[in-house]
Amino acid sequence: MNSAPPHARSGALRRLEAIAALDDLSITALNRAIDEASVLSARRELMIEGQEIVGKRLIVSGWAARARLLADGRRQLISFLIPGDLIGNCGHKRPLAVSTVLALTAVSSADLTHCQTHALKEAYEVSRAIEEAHLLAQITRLGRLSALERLADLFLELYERLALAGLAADGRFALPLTQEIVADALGLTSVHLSRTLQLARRRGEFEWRDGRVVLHDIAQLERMVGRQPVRVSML
Amino acid sequence: MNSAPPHARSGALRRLEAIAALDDLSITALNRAIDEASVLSARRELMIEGQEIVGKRLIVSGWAARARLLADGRRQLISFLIPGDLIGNCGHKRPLAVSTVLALTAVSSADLTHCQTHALKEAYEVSRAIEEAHLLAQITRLGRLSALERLADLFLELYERLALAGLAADGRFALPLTQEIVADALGLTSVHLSRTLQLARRRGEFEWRDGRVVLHDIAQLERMVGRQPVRVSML
DNA sequence: CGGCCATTTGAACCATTTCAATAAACGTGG
DNA sequence: CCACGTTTATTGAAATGGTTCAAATGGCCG
Repeated sequence: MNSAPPHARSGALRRLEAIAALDDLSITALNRAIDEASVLSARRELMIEGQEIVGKRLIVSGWAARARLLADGRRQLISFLIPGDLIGNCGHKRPLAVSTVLALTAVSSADLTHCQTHALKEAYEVSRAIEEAHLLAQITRLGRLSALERLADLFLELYERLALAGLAADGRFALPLTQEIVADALGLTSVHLSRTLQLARRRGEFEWRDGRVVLHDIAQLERMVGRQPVRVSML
Repeated sequence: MNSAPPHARSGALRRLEAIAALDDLSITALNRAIDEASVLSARRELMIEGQEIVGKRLIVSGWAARARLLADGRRQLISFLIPGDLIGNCGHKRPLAVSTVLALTAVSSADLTHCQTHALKEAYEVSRAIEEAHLLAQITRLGRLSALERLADLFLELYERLALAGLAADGRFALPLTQEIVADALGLTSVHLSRTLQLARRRGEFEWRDGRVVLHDIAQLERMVGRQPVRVSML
């Protein structure tokens, strides 16, 4: 029991349904695209900075990240990509990638070239706005929050996003990444991230162990970092 | 002599012409909008986080910033807005502002509601892509660069952007902001920004005094921070 | 069992912050 | 045009948060 049926409604589809009203035609098109998703293993690149963007893709499962690599080996992860997130979601002609997209786990992604219904175009636009809001959140984290606050704020954001795709509930979610990866996103060293994690655990605020995050009191954490849920539209 | 003619080609117009090929119709429409630009004095808000976005506006002159305010008084400036930049440039229905936009000097801005030619729509899309690239640059600055590198990188970005609008040349541009404002953008204290500025001056790399920035060797600065110019399209 | 990678720990070090005091520049009204 | 209060920039000294480097520990996979 509890084994997923072969065509379980994917988290990616759930997220898109949550951010825009999709008609049957759109859902059919999406399901067809998702059925033909291709898999890329961890550490492979889905897109490379400076290269031309071929088309929109949808993350169907797994974790990826947008990254900027510096000449001297430092790297900054811009944002995490989870099921339901889009890659190459641009609006102009012959776009160039401004960041590299890196698979952090095995990632399956679907080509959205043939998913261009009216409803889906609206979903893409909303997704873009949400993504922008997350970039602003990342800037604020890096610029003005302490290590503990950064981590709490990131976990709250991931929780909110994963919940949209049905991949988080009850203050818990799977986070199949290394500390070093999260450190690269938060502008910290992995050493300090490790210590910060222990601090959070000792304080009883949240923990991350064995690939699972538990947030003990979401409302209180939100207060602590002054966080409010992301909203990009009146609707 | 040297007094600007009443209808000098504005920096804002110059930037839009630089990022997309504009036909006469578009330019006429823009000029009409710019002629009717309205002025807001420093410290006033052009847009408030969480409120509905009314329509696109174009910064015609002056400096503004997108900002996030934290509950405890900390604030993070997300990005600077200069002539030719857009506000409220969204693609979906009933959008909400995800950041406050604050006038840093007196700012004049034009309503673009009636500027919807094909060429202008393309310009808006390209502008959006450029803005996103700048957000990524800001994330990298805050996450992985030292104070001196952050400052150099920001000045290089501003130089590049101002040059597009014809407002910078020869490694020099006007920067009519306080140190505290720039510190809030760079995630530093104004005290440390002041010290960093002195370091840069002593090293002969760049200086900012009396509202004017001078970059002494752009190519060398770019090497120092590992910076490459922003490109978002093959065209 | 052995090797590899991720995590933890400790100690020294450094970049940046904090707080407080001073100096300079600015605008405003008399 | 000067005197005023206010904002902005600078300086110093001490405290802090985060980094660095190196070594130890623990899991996991072959």
